[in-house]
Amino acid sequence: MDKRPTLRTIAAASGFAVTTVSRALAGDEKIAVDTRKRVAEIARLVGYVPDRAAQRLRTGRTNVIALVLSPHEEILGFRGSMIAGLTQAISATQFHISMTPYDADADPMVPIRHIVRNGLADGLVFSGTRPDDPRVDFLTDAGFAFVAHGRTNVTRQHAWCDYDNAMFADMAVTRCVERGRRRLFLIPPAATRTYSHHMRQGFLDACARLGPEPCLLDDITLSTPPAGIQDAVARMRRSHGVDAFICPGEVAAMAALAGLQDEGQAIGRDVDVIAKQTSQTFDFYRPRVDTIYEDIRAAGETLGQLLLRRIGGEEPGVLQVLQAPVANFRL
Amino acid sequence: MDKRPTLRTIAAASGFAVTTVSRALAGDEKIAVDTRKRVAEIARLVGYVPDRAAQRLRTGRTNVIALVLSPHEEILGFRGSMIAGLTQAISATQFHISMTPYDADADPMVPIRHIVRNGLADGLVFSGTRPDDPRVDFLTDAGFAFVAHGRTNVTRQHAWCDYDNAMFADMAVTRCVERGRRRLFLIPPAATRTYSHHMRQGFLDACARLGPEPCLLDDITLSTPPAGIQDAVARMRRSHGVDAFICPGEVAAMAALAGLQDEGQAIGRDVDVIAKQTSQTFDFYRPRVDTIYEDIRAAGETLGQLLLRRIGGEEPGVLQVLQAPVANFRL
DNA sequence: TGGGGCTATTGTAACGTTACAAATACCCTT
DNA sequence: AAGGGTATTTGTAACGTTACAATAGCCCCA
Repeated sequence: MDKRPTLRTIAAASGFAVTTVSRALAGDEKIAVDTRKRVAEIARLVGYVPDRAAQRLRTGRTNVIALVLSPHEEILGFRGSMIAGLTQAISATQFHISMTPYDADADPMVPIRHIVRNGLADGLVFSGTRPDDPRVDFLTDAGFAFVAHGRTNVTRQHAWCDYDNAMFADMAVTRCVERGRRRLFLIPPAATRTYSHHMRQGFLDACARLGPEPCLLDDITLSTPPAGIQDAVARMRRSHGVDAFICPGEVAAMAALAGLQDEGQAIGRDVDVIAKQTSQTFDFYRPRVDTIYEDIRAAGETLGQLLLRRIGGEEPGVLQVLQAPVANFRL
Repeated sequence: MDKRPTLRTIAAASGFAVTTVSRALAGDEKIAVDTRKRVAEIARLVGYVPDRAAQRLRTGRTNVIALVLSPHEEILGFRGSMIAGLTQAISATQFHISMTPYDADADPMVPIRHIVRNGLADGLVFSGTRPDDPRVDFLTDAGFAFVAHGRTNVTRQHAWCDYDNAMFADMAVTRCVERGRRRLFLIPPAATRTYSHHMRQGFLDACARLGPEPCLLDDITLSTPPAGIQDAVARMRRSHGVDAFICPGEVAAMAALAGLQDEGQAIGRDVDVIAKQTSQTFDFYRPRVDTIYEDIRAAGETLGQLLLRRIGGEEPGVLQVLQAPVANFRL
């Protein structure tokens, strides 16, 4: 394999100095138009591509965006869709996405510190946001660009994209009430996550407003193994007369449905299940159940766009997007 | 923020030359043990971390592994699990994973050329392997380390990890025959993929050996939209008397089940559905159906391990792993 | 005493790029 | 013809690291 062409190669071929070539390729207005054209032409001809390592060493910019996902992501297809969206957002730029290895039981700060300390990226996206997330202050203090998937209670402004989980709960409750349900059970996400509180609050508020009795079980969350969810749901149906179950994930919803069907309950008649849908799965579940979409891919794309703007210097306060739920109810 | 400490910082603090510090940190045997200890101690103290850009520029090694996934991956949770496994494999190394942006309709060679041309990684993993995959020859000629998820018919040896899709089909057919089914329908993956042929062949061979009539429909594959699968399955049941459906993906299986249930067919009695399972989903599907596992996460981990060994110089011929299917049949 | 053969350390240069300050060429004005 | 401005180009140095060749120091033996 021949050695890769460098700026020097072009300089030698064109008669210009290396500096001129560099600036010409960068599109510097101070370089004559003819020169720019000439240099670009030769660069194309010899197949020049800039060496990222050298650029990075010289400029300190990495052209890398780090994606830090929480290890146990309980939403089906979450990681893949998030990456697909993010990829989409940066497809027209020089940026690359780097996945940061995470350790299952580790402190969420570990990968963040690592990235900042080693200067591994120009910005990062993280998920699994917590109410009092330490990453926000750390990154802000470090002057490191980031966008959180989810909100926090931290006083400092920061960039985020979040799904409106309060509205999700509200829509689910409203639907259940329309269908005549009176005792609603919510499987919330893990309490460590901010969105869990939004969802709980939305659930409780909607119940207070519309009348049905809200049920929650402290030890049952979205991250409970499906078998546990299956049991809990069956129990709640049997002994507490719950007649509708709201599930913030597809696996949880299938577990709930299994629990109810194994008890001989007729879905849609004796009892309702309403699920948050993030993949195609539930479009083909039988019996049909009501779902509400969360578009993870779109979230990834938004996160990418916000991060690019943040890296570009925009203030975090204006980089905040709330994603609306979309109902997918059968007629 | 203070400037990051460099080798110079340590050299100044220790009295040794920069070169000595560099070699001491690299664990060079030629450097006195005391010196190594001393240098390591100071490095720890000042919080030294090597600058990857500089290392990369100097050595030409990127410490990056590129993951090139095919744009439309029809397997549920494929991308996420693959990444999780790969991450696991490299967690103890210096390597990072870089996701390469892909364009939905693009030639599979495009991202590969880009990575090789720009020297963006020390090795790569790709999926969506084809029988006569051009990436194999290109990468081999370029001397670029890689592992394919899937086999090829290319004469050249190359590293791969593949799932035994012929055995998957064989196990599925065997199970159907045990249950007294006589007309079996296979939804194969897209014919462009190598594994589609393995699966077809395994299906046809098993049917020839065991007696049932094999059915295939040329225009129905795993990448057909679920609604199309739903229709085709219903039609095959109705007009061709097919009594068992083999589905290589969970979404396809749910579509098939929907098609049959909407026709009023009793799953497990009138007709069987057998699915390849790559997530938790089907453990909670009701009525219960037989599945056969494919562990995508394990595949990702194997791919990572193989790639590390390939980068380390091992011959491709010995870096080939066939993953066995695991039956998950109800009693 | 002079070197041969070790071990441990060092200086120099280079990887490919860009920031910065400086130089050159050219045209216009006085 | 000299001075002043503008447009364009250039040389030098540096980012932080490591490969390579060279040096220094030491012990031992002839």
